[in-house]
Amino acid sequence: MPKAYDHHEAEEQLYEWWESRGYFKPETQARLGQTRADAEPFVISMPPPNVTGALHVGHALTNSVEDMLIRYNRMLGKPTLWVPGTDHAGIATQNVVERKLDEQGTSRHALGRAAFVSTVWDWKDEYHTRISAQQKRMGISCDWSRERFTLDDGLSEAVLEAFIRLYNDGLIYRGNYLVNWCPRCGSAISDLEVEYEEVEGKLYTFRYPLAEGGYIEVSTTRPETILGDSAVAVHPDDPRYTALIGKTALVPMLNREIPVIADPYVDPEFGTGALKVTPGHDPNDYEIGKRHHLPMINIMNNDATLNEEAGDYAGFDRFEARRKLWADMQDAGLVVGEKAHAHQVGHCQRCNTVVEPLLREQWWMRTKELAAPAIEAVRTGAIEIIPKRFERTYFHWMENIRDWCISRQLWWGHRIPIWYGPDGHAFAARSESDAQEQAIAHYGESVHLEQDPDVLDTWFSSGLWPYSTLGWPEATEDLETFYPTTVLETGYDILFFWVARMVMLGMRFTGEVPFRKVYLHGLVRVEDGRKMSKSLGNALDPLDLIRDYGADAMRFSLLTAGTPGNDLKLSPARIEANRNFANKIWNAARFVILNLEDADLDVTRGPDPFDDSYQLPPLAELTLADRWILARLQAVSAEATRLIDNWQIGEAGRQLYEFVWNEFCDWYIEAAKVSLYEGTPAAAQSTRHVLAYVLENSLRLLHPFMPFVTEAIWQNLPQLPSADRALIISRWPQPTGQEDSQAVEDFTRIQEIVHGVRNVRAEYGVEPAKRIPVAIAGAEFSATLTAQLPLLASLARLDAQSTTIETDLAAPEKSVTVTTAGISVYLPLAGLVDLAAERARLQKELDNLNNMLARSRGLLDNEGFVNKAPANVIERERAKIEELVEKEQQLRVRIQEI
RNA sequence: GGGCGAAUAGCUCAGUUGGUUAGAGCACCUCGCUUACACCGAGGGGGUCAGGGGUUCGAGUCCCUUUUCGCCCACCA
Repeated sequence: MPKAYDHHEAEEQLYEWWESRGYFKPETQARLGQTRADAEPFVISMPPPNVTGALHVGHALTNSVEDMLIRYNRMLGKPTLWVPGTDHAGIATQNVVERKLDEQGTSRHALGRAAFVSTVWDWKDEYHTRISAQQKRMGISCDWSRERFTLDDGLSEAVLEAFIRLYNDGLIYRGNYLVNWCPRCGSAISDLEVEYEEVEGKLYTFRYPLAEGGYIEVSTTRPETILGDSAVAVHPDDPRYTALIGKTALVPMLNREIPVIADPYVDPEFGTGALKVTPGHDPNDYEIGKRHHLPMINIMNNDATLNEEAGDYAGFDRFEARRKLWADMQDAGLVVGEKAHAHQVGHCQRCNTVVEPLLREQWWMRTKELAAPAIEAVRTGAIEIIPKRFERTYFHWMENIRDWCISRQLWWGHRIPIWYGPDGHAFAARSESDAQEQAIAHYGESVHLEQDPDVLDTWFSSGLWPYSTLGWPEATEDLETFYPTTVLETGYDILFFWVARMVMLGMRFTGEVPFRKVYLHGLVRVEDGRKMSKSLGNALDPLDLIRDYGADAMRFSLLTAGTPGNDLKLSPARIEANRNFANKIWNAARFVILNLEDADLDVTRGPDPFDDSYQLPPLAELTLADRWILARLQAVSAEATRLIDNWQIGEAGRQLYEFVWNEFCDWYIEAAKVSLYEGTPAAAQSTRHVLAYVLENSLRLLHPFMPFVTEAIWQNLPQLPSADRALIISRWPQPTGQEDSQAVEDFTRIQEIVHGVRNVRAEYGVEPAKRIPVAIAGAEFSATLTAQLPLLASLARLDAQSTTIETDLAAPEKSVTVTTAGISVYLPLAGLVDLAAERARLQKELDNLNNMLARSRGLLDNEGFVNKAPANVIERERAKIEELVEKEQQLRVRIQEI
């Protein structure tokens, strides 16, 4: 094994090996006897990345969390399936390809529909390949044989089935309503795809001329919409305007006659208290228009130029028209003024163009009926959202849900399976010939049919993902075995877009929840807290990170950087630290393996072929350190398991880090050297077993977090796992429940002494290499200390030969004292000791001690505490006082002596 | 206008049924190339846990409130 862990060498090779052995497939698990017959399968549907481009760190986070969960559950012996796939991402992908065409001086319209779609498929192939390669570099253990794409045949079949069922059930309908229109995309978009940003705009105030003379002052933020006005509205109780209700106003520049109406929607306090009503271009006005049966005038073309309804302004872009109309109104003496006005303006999520509300015929999904069971599922706990607070957000959205505009005027996506007859009659069908059959039945003869040119919102197909990927609508074995899935893991930013829709559609089509848990992670941000984005140039590329630090380091960083549902910041420094951690594990393993080489370790494995974990043989001569690390391993593995089961994945990782680095490496390995090099052969052999055992278990515990380095080490372990046993399919350590509090207590005492001596040595500038004699008054611990003298001597660099340990002994002259409860360690540092300074040092310690003592005594003197605190807390406080008192006396005596 | 989150060491963050003297990484200071590791080891400095109030024997943790920052939802022209 080389001195430093080289992730380049290990990672790609291991991944290929895992995959070639079929370890990512539940069938392999079953064939190898790795699953319990009665175990519930553990299933995750991977959120399919968009085929728009390369993966970013957000995907790396998703992958890290899901792979962690998958590997953990695989190690628990559950049949484990992770279904990968990609999303065609309708509007987003169409846009990137259109941008590319634009750079090449052409356009989708020049190509035509068929050629354009074929170009997008080429793009898809290229990026799909790239994405899969990236995912493999991250080490994700998903079942590639089950990989799906939202536009592949099976999923398209699912989309047809879903659409037709909903259509036949009356849950999909067509209608001419106000939609969010993106003039650049040339398509309607759903409410969710509109992003509102505060814009520094203007509030324009002008005079609305009345037919009988005079005028009403009205304000607007979008003067061009004046051309589409159908009324002027005032509040029915507004005394300023009651006389005008029922009069006729004239649309500026057009002189079209419109009524002055009364509607309670108008806020008399805002602006002039009179409102221009444009039902064709504003959602509120649309409602008013419906109430008053006003004409719905559409003044805009699909590209946001004005149409013939706009009179002389036809042909102008909406913003040009705004300027021009306003200037003309100014000339006509209609302008009162304009002032700065910040307001929310909707922008297209995909291209950031200002969205225009306008009337267009679209397909809609009736959602209220679908939402009810989806709300119920979370309410009853059939689905649990983690963290819980997002359930509130979910309920709020679901309870106020509005119908979903599902048609898009795009070419890339699932074409709407509707064919129209010559009279416009619609037939929902799986194919043109099916439609024709229906047409013949309807018309009594074969007719010319036109398929609806639009495609479905991309979220329609991903909304079916958990079961469409398992074969639905066919009753496949996969569907039977692996549905409902277990966990849906994704970022909280797509709770509505995706999660909510999956629940609604899943319950509708399968009658079951699509997943039992929803685990939401936060968004990855850059160190300064800004969003990571390509355009800002601050995005970290996962492949760069993997190249520089290794996939393990990146994954561990992502997993331990934050907490569920909260955004996390990622810095290269942190990843570097975790690269170092991988190296630390590697070197700890190197030490263990080096020391096992010549030893004939008789390793026994569990009798159950299902669990081939290392069975520690009965060991006669376990050292104190051996017992301590075994107790700590036990405690940490129980705690890590508990944390993971409570979704505290990051905390579990951090605890394992601390254990491996601070306890196993910094203390145990150092202690083991004493046993290995100076102990009896039996003790040395015991220590070898313990080293191997703790290493092996640490690798198991860390594997879901750092799969590569742990497997790389595992494959280097001599005589440990049998050659065909990979760590990836080994068992998660089962807590033994065995504690050894005596060992923990005794070893902690040793640590305290070592720490104290090292501190004094550093403070007094004792040469690091110099071995110094000490005198120890060890009270009732003398026997233990005597037994552990070689350990103490090694860790604190004591001169064991010249060290004396007695129950009680007088401090040598000119010595420095290290105290721990009951034990005084005297370091006769002749020539270095300044007694005055030593007295001051000890006095400081004593003062500190007295503070703590006062606090503890205060607690125990408090009746409330003694009566109400739990027994173990009181007991702990009592024990602490005992120790403090002992230490306090030792210190006081010593100070007096000096 | 509602809702949510964050505020803890110079920086980035942990600290989940309230209970030892509040932790880690990075940065900083002092030592040290001791046969696993300088991608390292040993020692050290650094925090009135945003402010105020409350509940409690006990609050970083629970409640109220204020301030600052961020996010989500919402039809005010």
